[in-house]
Amino acid sequence: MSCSCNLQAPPGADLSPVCLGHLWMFRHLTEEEQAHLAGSAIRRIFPRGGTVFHQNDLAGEMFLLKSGRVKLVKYLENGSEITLDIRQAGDFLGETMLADDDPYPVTAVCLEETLTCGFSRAVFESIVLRYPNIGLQVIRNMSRRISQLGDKVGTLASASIEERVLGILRQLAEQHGRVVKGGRMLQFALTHEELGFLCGAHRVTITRAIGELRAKGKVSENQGLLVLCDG
Amino acid sequence: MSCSCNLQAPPGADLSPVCLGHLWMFRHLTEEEQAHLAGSAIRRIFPRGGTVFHQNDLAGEMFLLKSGRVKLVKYLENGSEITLDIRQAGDFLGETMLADDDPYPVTAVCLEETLTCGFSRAVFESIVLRYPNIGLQVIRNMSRRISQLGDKVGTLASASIEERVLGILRQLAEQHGRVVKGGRMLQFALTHEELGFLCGAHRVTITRAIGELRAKGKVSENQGLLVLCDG
DNA sequence: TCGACTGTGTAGCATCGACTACAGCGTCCC
DNA sequence: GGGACGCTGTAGTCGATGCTACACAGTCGA
Repeated sequence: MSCSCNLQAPPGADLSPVCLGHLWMFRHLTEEEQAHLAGSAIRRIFPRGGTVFHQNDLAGEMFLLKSGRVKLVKYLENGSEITLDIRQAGDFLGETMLADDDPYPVTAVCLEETLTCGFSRAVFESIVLRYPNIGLQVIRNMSRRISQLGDKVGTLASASIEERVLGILRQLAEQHGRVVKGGRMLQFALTHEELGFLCGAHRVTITRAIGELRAKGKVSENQGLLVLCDG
Repeated sequence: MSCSCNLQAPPGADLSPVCLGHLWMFRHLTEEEQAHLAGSAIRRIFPRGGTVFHQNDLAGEMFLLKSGRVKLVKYLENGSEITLDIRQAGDFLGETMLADDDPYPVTAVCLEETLTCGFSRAVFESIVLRYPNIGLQVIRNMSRRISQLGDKVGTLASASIEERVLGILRQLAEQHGRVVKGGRMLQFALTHEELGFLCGAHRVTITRAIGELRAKGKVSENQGLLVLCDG
């Protein structure tokens, strides 16, 4: 499909080749449906470290990630923070704005330069009403998200730190891993501190746990990237 | 609306007066939409302690709770278990079966006698395709669910046990509480052991934490039911 | 080349919570 | 009444993890 993004983008912006038509979510739509969708999107580029939206901002827009990687961070009352999820091209962002007039429950921070297509709630709802198939795709995506969050709750709630780190790494590998000889390799580097935010644990504890897991042959490292070993 | 459940129910079953038309989710549908929905549902009654579906069962059906209360339990590899959520009349059950051919990720256990309307995936999808408005309602519900699960992850990941218990109680009170003088009261009793499963903590630890919270005036008790105090 | 900075690895102490054990209390059923 | 059972509350031990501090390696830029 041809994408209307280049019409909407500011002159001179370097356009990513990835566009709506390539996203898994819209693969099954007809050309007409895709065109309608693309025509309603507002395209935006965020730099590495940029923020797509802040926790407690009024939530009026949802985003499709067309390229890049974004982490969802929750700041807690007691001053600590936790990373809920890392999302990549093809995923939603801000989907919870569909619920009601609540503010965004998390902050979305770009880990790389990131390209988004945004939709206001009204636009999105009109799209779903007109093309119910898109609604079904969204429902499927959200179903999967709910499953994953359930897994995460299970992992965080009742395991030793070592199991916790392993569980989180498994989930990351499933979402962001690539199959290599002997296991799945994460496609981006994570510092122990970031892993700490993902696991709700202290950085030093992560270092120890990773050391243990490495000694047991459950993870290894390759060019600075973690590999989750099979078995 | 008139409900087709009484036609489908086995003779002699005692029918609950609560039916599709009363569920928040379908309040905004037209009569025709409601009738179509009701006509496609398979009605079922489960006794207290009964199981609607088991973790790892092939997931082919989703359910609407028409009355009763159900807890979602996840059994972990290390032998422990955690309660992910408690659902009541008007909520979904098994919504993750929409994602793909994965099995149910949790077990659904009835805390009371429970009445459900079930839909196969195919029926549900055809309903959404025909009545996109139902799809939107489902999306809104799932959005809210995702927000709640995010809160839960935040609560479980990085708080002391006392904060954790308080956080879980807040969430329960929001979903299942009733406003009373001085706070919100849970509408059903929870043993410390069950709270332990909800918080991922030891029963004894829960007893201590509740004691602390009571001493600080953050919770109190009324006829065996917990009251979350204001402020 | 040097310093600043960031990330990893190690050590030791303090604390929290898991676990076991047991007592007390109420309810239910015989 | 009495016994069985389930739930709450208390005590004490032990191990896991949080936290602070510091050393070392790698990278980047001046």
